[in-house]
Amino acid sequence: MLQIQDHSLRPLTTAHLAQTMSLLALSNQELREKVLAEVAGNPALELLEDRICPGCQRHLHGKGPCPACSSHAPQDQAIVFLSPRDFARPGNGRPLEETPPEQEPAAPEDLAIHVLQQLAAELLPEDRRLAAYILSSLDEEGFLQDAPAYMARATGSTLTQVERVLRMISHADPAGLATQGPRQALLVQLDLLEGHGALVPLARRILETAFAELGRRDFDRIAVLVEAPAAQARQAAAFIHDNLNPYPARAFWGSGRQPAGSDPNVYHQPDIQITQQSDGEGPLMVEIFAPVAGWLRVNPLFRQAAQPAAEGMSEEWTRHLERASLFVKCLQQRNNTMRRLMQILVAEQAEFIQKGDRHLHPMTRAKVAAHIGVHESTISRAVAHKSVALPNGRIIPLTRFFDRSLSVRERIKELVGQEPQPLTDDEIAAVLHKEGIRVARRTVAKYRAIEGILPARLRHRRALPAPAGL
DNA sequence: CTATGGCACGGATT
DNA sequence: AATCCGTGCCATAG
Repeated sequence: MLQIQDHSLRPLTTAHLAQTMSLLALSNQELREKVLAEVAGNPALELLEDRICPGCQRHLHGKGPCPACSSHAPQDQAIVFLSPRDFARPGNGRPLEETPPEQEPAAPEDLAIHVLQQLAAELLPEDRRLAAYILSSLDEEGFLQDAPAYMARATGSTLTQVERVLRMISHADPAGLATQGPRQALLVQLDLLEGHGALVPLARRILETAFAELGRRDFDRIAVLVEAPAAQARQAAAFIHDNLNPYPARAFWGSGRQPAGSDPNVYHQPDIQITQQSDGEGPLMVEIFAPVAGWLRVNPLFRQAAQPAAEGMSEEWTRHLERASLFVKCLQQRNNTMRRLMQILVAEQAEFIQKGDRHLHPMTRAKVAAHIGVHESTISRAVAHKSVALPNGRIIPLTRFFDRSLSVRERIKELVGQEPQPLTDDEIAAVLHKEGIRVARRTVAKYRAIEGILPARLRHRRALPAPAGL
């Protein structure tokens, strides 16, 4: 157990507390917008391009961790925290002349920008804002979160306008983007393949009438539903599997370096990154990314100017000033909480981070909250909407650290994968029992379902690894 | 008759 | 207070 006694930053006022809470629940993407909006609307806030490395006090330019410090990172400690690194966003905050060595294969950048560039030509000027709004409101998978009618209202557009733009976006490069879900995404991609094969019509019928069965690979039932010979149905399903992508956004974000196929859970830029020297032993290094490049602070000139002024203007100035310093404190508070959270997580779950899902020790937010000495809801918010990159390169949601059943599910996957003869749920439960995992038979079934593993009876021949879905 | 999936309840978690 | 999760019971498919 790791006790942390850093109480240097505690909530000062209820307003502070409230705002810290709301900031804490934000992902970096969201926080970034919030910060930029705040800076734009508050002259007392100042965003500096340069940063000072907390380690060696030298000036840093643009993005990346301090090159000096990251190489000098202490080797004797189990956990090392690097200075918060910024998002590597091309076109963000106007990079200085001398861009630090960019060895990374150009981070798969903003999906929104990528799409907007394609659409630039055909997009009507009055639709530009709408398109940008839609793209920014997509969820992590690239699907719509809000109904078109809602978006129309939010942007003051007409419904037909929204639908027109949606159609354009969904037919742009990562085809199927900005649709309502995997099914709609697949249908859009199918539209684009019209005429590229006799299977297209049948594939469409499968998506329309037998989508659930497709996920289960229940080909016989599919054949019945679309009223086609089983062989053809199977072919069409294979066609869908080979040529279409139910999660178009994933393909885009993963375009950089993904072990390809190793895991379908590809997220966007992580909020936190954990690295390790050379995949082997060595200290785990944790970086908590900052939402914006540069340093945010209360503009000292503004503060100075506001002091002596006692005139009419001063009221508004002091309001700005208070709001600015409150905001900065809230951000600091957020950073602090995130840092402490990660310290505990990395210390407790080092095995999980290095060796994989099976070594995740069950842990609840409540326990962590108790260790740090904050309210449980604080941890809940801190964990929400964040993603973390592991040394493997896998990017997972931070909430996975609190998945009670992950290790068991992983073990089940393993058992099923290894055993020559299909094990029934009861038998699996028995094996797990012997290993000290007390799980009911019914629960094994549930986990199986989650992992997309077919029931024993249907497992006779080697089935394709189903896409981890519902 | 056995293996599964559905429904629903109670307790834990958030 | 709202949700999520593990389980038991029961109907059903094989």
